[in-house]
Amino acid sequence: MRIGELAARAGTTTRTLRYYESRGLLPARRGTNGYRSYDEGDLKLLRQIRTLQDFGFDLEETRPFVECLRAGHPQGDSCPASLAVYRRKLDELDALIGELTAVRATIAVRLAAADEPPADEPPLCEMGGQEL
Amino acid sequence: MRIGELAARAGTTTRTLRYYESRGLLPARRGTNGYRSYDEGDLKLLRQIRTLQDFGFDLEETRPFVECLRAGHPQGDSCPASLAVYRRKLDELDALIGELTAVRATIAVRLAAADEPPADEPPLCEMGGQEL
DNA sequence: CGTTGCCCTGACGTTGGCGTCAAGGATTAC
DNA sequence: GTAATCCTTGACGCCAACGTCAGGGCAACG
Repeated sequence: MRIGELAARAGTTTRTLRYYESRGLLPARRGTNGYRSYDEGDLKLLRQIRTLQDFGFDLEETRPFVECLRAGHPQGDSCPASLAVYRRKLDELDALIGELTAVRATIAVRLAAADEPPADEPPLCEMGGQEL
Repeated sequence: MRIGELAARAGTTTRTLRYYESRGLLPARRGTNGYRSYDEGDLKLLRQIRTLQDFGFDLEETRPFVECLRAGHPQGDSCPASLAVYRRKLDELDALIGELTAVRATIAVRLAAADEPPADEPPLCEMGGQEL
């Protein structure tokens, strides 16, 4: 399989594959004419990368998963290094979601305060404008 | 007040102020020597910008708030254009938080599945291995 | 009068993950 | 045979919000 077909089968572009190769993530064999040659295993590796990328992983963070697959494991997350990335990502996500939720709440409050300023006298009970 | 003092009082850098000026967001008067000159009002504008930036707003998104203040309103979010940005941001945040939460859940599931694989016999309830 | 410390403009560097040419060689379809 | 497609490498472009020089001016202190 050549680069165009692999790209199409993974729903990506040839540019992306060459980029991954340049990063040492997805090296390719070469045919006699210099064309890159890939097999089904490469497709699996590529799909692993793409899935993680869709999750918001950096390219470098996908490396342990790819190496795990290349080492013969059935799943990219069968290796300790991959699981470590998972855990780190969970922490990052929790932190990020927490920050975003706090910002959301702040904005909601300010919006409510500006949307209904005709409060000459403050109401007795103020509920937070939760809308999530 | 010159650029260095304004930057210090707002907890930012002179480079940042020149950048904002280049974007037309925070223009400055000039002294006879060509030095930029700012007043307390500029500090207020700058603080508005910085606050929104900390919330994750794009620079362009802070413009309505700045113009609102410059128009004489006590708060940057006293104008309709600012409130529209608030609402748009709420929607964006809800969408983003939703996606991140979904990813978080997926990763948590995979991590749990890999952490405890000693399940010789499948549990009664199988959840699909969703691949977002 | 020198030196330190502010200020000026202009311009290139950073980060990630590619997109988009450009100029050419190989393959394939008809 | 030749035109349309594919492939190759190389290199610049993009996006945001600045960081970081480079080279020079103005000001005040001792």
